[in-house]
Amino acid sequence: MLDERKLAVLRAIITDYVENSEPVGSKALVERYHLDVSPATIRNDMATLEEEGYLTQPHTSAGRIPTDKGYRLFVDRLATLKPLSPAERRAISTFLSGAADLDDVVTRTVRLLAQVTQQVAIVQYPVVSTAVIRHIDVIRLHPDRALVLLVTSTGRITQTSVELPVETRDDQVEAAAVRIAAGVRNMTSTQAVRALSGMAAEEGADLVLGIVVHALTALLAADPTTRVVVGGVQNVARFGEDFHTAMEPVLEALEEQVVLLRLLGEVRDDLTVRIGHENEHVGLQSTSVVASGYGMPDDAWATLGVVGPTRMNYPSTMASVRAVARYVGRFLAEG
Amino acid sequence: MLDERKLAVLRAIITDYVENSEPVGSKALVERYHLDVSPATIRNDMATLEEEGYLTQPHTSAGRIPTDKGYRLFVDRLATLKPLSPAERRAISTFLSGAADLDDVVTRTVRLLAQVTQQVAIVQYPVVSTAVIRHIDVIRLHPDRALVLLVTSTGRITQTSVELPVETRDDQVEAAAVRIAAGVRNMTSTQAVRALSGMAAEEGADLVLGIVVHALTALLAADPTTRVVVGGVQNVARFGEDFHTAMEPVLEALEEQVVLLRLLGEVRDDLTVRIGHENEHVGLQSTSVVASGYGMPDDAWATLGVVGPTRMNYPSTMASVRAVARYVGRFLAEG
DNA sequence: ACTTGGCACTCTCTGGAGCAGAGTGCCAGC
DNA sequence: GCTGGCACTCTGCTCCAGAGAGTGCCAAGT
Repeated sequence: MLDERKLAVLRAIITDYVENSEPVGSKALVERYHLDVSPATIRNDMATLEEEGYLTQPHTSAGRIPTDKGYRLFVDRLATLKPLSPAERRAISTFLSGAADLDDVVTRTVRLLAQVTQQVAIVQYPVVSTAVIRHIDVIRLHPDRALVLLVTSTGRITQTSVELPVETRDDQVEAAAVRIAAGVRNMTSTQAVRALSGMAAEEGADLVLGIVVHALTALLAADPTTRVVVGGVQNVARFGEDFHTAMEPVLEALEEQVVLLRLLGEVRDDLTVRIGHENEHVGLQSTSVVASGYGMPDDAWATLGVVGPTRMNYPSTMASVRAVARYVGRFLAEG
Repeated sequence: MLDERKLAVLRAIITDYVENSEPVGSKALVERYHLDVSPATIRNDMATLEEEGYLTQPHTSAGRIPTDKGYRLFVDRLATLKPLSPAERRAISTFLSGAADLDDVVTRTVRLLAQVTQQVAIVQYPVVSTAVIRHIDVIRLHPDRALVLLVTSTGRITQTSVELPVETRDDQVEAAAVRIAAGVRNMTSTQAVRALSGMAAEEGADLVLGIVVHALTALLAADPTTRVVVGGVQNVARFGEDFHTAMEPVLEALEEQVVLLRLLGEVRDDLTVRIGHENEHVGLQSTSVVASGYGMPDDAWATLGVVGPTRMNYPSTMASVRAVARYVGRFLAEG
């Protein structure tokens, strides 16, 4: 069905269309990509490719443009990642060096990614599954409110506020905090949840202890719904002229943490590309998502990626995303 | 120079232009706003208004559109805030009720504001100047790294990580934390900075103490550069057809915390409007900013506002921003 | 069985002409 | 100081024609 040459034609069309954003015709194709056959031959190939659903024409007697399926084939079988230039490599490593804490790493990464790909970058905070509990605190803010604080070995802080009976004495709070802290220190979150449930049932457990245990359990159980940070939103303005209509839903989607988490949540592989309608979220069906996991498996594993127009330069975007993911992973492993 | 009728004409032109986004001519104006004079008279008035710089024409023999100066006059002298509908009031109060902590309040507020104004909302975290220090913690994460944590009475948590000599013993860290905590508890940030500087110079101050004191001082001194949260970015897509060119710089500006802080930093009054070129940031000179302080003076004071097209409905936007600011302020005062 | 050149056909795009409509500026008169 | 009238200007729409790019198909060549 699809011989070598037809694939070459598809590759050439995609390359050309990505570069010029204009439908590609048979004659121009032969000229620009010295395929050693006549335009008529190419036309036949194009007709086949269109029949198979890899190409489409905006209107009769216009050139062809790739369909989502065409891009898919391209990404799966035709694209060779474009290696990064030394300048880009340098930019990546200097951009990251000097990052102080996890927040800083994530912030820098999202900027970096947006800059090198000229698209919208999204970076998920690492989910640290082997992180252990380093610290627990209960801080009384008002007579009837306290802050429950949880710090893990990776420096991630989560908190929640609880209501206390006004008559609670400070030493009760203190005692509860000390007791719980001793009970769960250096445990992983799953271990800790078990320990906490035991603690609440124990002898001598008072109301305050119960309240705090409850709050902590909630904090721990809460999906490691790690936040997602977005950057380079200004780049949607550059996605293309024809993109203006589809812009609003995209911006909307980018603001929804839930959408972004789901988007990144499905990424498991080294490098995942989701093209146009392959995206579940309707607002993003005119975009493509290139994402990759980063960090260390089972340690600080998370996902990052970019959102761009379907008509994007896949080889270069994919290479950039992968490179950034690797650099950041290495950086996290060292720090 | 500007008699009653000329002002009425300006008001009518702005009203009409805001509604229809089209240059408005003398005839249409007389018809739609039953000004009891002839179009010719209006034309004379328009000519005067244009001479004075309140109006301009996109091209000869087209209708007039307001200039930034025209909007300014309108906002200062002609606009009467449009009272909110009961539905809107209800929306505001239900939207906020049920907010758990400060984070939640801010997140909800930004969504709310974006929704009621259909523009881009920005909300600054309250700067709590009378907040006192409630808690300090030093948590060792690795042999050579520790997390320094600062919690204020308002529940704001700031943190930084410090490097420790590997040979530091845990009890040294503990001792430093306890000593510092005792020394600064219930102090405002300015008091604390003074106390800390004394502490470092004291007898018996060791290296670890010095490191922690240094980190804390930095945390405290750091401008209460409270974060700014942005929402409703998708609304820029609706700012108008002609806006597309100016969109990228706007999106860019909205991503820069520094820009936003400066933008909101200049707001001191109850309600501030900054129109077009009145904005310092060039990227925002095709937009108007309506902002207001909220919270309690000298307690949890901060700023919120919206960014919209110059051609916005000022009376309604201003009313909405003020209403939201007041509701949130009241909500904070209660909680 | 592919490939190719040729040919008729389709569709968009561009530019110019013509015309209607909206709006202006100015002036003389009330 | 307001008004009606008038000439003028500019945009926007429509129509038309021609150029250009591209296609599909067919018959002939290798």
